[in-house]
Amino acid sequence: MHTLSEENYLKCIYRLWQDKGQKITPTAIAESLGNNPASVVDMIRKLTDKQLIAYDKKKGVELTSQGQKDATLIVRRHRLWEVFLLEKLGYHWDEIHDIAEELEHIKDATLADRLDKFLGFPEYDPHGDPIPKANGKMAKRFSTTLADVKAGGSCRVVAVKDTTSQFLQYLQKLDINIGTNIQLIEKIPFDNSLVISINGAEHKTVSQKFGESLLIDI
Amino acid sequence: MHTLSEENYLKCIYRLWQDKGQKITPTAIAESLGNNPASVVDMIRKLTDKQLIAYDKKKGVELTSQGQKDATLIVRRHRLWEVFLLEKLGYHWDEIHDIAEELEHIKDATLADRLDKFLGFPEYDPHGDPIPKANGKMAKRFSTTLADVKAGGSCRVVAVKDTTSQFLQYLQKLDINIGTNIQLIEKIPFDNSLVISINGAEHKTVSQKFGESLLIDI
DNA sequence: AAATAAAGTTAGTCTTGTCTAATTTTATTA
DNA sequence: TAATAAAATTAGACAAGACTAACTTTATTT
Repeated sequence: MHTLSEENYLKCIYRLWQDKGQKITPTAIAESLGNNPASVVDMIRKLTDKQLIAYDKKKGVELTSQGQKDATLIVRRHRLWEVFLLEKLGYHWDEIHDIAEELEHIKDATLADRLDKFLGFPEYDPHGDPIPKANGKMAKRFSTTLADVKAGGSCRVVAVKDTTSQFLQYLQKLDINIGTNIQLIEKIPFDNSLVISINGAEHKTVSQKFGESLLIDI
Repeated sequence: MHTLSEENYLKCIYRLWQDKGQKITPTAIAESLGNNPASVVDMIRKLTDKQLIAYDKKKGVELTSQGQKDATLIVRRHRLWEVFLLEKLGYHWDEIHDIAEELEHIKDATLADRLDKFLGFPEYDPHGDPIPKANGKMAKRFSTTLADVKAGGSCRVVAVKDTTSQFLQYLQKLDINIGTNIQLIEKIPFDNSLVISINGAEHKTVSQKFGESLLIDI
């Protein structure tokens, strides 16, 4: 299989490809990984030799079908482990990413499928990203946010859009978790602030930015 | 923390120390890891600098108290993951070791403790080895084997002493797992073969060597 | 279109962890 | 105890994956 570095590059390229569908340049990869562009050029050569990517100055970096397959599997493992860490081991949202970043590289042919089954074949990870199925297919990303809810409506938190620890710790403080019910009491027209009630508790006000970062199911 | 290699050396030294309590030489470590003695000498220097071991030509390699602590934690993680893989993901005995070998290096301050709790604080791993507690303490290894059972007696399989895939696959074939009940029907004096009944099924004959490899609880 | 800025690339270096080959030290045996 | 074998060590090399510095190519701006 691939080395740890190779897998990280693959995953990065996959993410850039999903995010924007734009041309993927060595510089973009370097920035995304926090590496030097020169190092990226080395790895591009290596991954090209392994037929996982194709690189053309005009088109930028593209994943081959094998590269897509391999990258999808890494993402699948990452997101499954995130579910495991949150649901089974009781970690908080802001702690799971880094650990899953390590766990995703554990190599075993049946591990992902067994974990998937053990977790009850979850569709989404705690960040609202769909978990690729064993065949590589996956659902669409959650897209409705708290900011889309109409005043008077209520909803259930399913995931977060922003995964910075600042946001996740703020959620912690507000006692908002996956499954938490939120009622939208009022929208302040001035700045689109949201007055909400968390699990029926007292009213609190949060910003528009906050509302747009919380993925919900109505 | 430590690199993957450092951790593997630590674990190896810990194992050699537990196994025999004899002088641990560079050559012994090299053989155990399948490495070149020259490489071992390099790593001995590195671990000595990190104050994890002490090396004296007369006394051989010894773990410092910090080294013992760190090694114990790695062993704890390894054994806990083995329990997880077997009990939760349905792997077989002969598959879990190699995967746990990777999982044991996942670095997170609370992971082992959370996993321990999730698994219900198991005392032993599927190979009968005691799982070190968070404080470093651990129970004694299981020591009664099927060969110690008297004719007419019955027992419950708790672990295996031999972890070669040949043995583990043989168990598989005989449908023997952890918790399986075995009655000892007869001991053949000629070669100490054992006539047994597995979960009350028809009689089967196994060798003395087999009996000595199966750890049981009476 | 020339000047300048940005992106991409090459060459060479460093660290980690391994190796081989050669040498030194320690143990064993005739 | 001298000769020989085994173990330990040193020196030097190599691959992976990162880096810096310098150079080239491509884009942008005036």
